[in-house]
Amino acid sequence: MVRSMADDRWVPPTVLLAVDLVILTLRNACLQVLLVERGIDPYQGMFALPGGFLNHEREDLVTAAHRELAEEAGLGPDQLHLEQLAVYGAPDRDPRGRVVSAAYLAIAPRLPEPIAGTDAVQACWTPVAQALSGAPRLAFDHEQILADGVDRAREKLERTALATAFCGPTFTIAELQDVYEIVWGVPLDPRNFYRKVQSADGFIVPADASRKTDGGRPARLFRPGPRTTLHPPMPRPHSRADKEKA
Amino acid sequence: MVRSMADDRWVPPTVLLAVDLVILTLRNACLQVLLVERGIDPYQGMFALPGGFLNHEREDLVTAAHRELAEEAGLGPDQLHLEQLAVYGAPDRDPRGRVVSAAYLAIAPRLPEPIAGTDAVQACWTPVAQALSGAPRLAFDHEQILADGVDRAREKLERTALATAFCGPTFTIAELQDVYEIVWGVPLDPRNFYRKVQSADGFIVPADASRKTDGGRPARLFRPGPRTTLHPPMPRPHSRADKEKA
DNA sequence: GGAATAGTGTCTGTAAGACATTATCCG
DNA sequence: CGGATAATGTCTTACAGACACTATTCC
Repeated sequence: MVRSMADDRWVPPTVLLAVDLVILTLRNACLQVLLVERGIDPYQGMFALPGGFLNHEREDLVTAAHRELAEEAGLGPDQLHLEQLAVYGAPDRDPRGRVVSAAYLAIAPRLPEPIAGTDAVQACWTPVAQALSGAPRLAFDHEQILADGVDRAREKLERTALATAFCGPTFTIAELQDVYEIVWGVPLDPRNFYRKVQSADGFIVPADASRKTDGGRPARLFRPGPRTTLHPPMPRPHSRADKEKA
Repeated sequence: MVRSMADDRWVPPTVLLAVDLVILTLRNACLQVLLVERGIDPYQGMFALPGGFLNHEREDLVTAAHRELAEEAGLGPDQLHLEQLAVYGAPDRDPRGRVVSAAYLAIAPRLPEPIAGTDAVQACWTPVAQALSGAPRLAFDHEQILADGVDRAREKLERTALATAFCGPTFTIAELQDVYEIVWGVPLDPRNFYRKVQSADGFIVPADASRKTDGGRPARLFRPGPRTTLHPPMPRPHSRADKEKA
């Protein structure tokens, strides 16, 4: 582990460890990510993913992620999916010095409008498509991190029950379908979708006190079931772009 | 990013950054991982994944991974798959202090027997099944890292062309099937496997100077094709264990 | 009844699972 | 020839894609 070199007292370099968050949610039929406006240099005034350094020497990474989630987005650990995304450690990714960032992906259900960061910073939901096309250019390598996070979410929709994390405690099948359609950016057939989710035992379970209105026939309500993985996966139509790459 | 607290001069804690490698290969019809015997404390004499601290302040993470790959396994960057696995940062994972480890997954083709670590440390291939069942108990949280690495490899075989990374520059279809069977630990039907890989355009391409012998009809040789992802994926039989969990 | 949305059914093509047969090498 | 391994073919079943219909609410 430690190199046995000429200099016996060689000590490895230390780095600053940050935790950055890709927090995704659905708003206005649109996949959105939470961005904060940076109040200090570097990149002052630009937008960035919420995040920050470890608070103290003994803070766990996931703990730090949850802390930032609370501080900057007001989101508690319940009713929220959180998973590690990747580490970003390019030597020049932060002008202040060697900062390595552990990125986490969080999926939040639809929330009451105003996300007030308790940290007195500007936090606002931004459509992912906008952020990725450089509309507000993001600080650091956060555009890359965001892209990776969205990719991960798209992939996990196929093989896991992650979609329910975008919904509230109960939801209709149409709402669940919206999740897939919006995150993937493709239309799905309601009948086939229906058949699929119903035949995947344990994916969603009926919330028996079921009802909800919209002008038409009331839809049954469901809650997330015990199943976390989907076999076979939810079929994902391939966009032309994907096919060109393949 | 930086917290605006009472103490204006608060500085974030620093950590030591290590890079650890899960290097997988196929030997003796068995999935094996490269382990090194630790020469110093902590965990002196125990086995661990190859790895080490960053060499200097400006070393990139992937660069460090490649360096360790060369130093401890004698593996160059060619003919080798390398991808990031995850970060491990539990505060007490290293008794020396706060050490955060970026784990990388490497897939090596079958190699001529002796892997001589140039670093004068004992490096030896060990069957993954053994290492995971605690036969040689691994140092730190390396058992977890190894498990995650194997999981990742298993998953990626389904949806990507990763399997070819286990093979040499050219290979037969039977050899490719071996990869799947050994890594997944399940038998596959040769005919169906044949049909599948042949119908996946660009997965493997014939290496026209084709031949190889074994006592039977010579098999055609193939090289990895341009395609990196498999649509639809290679079907993976589910073991009973998987079904119980689902 | 009409508009609107929810839920169900049917047909068809594609691809996976199971299994038999032919082809090409060695001795 | 026989033994061995490679390559190809056929039948059946599961499931996705496409599309038509019935059901329940509000007006």
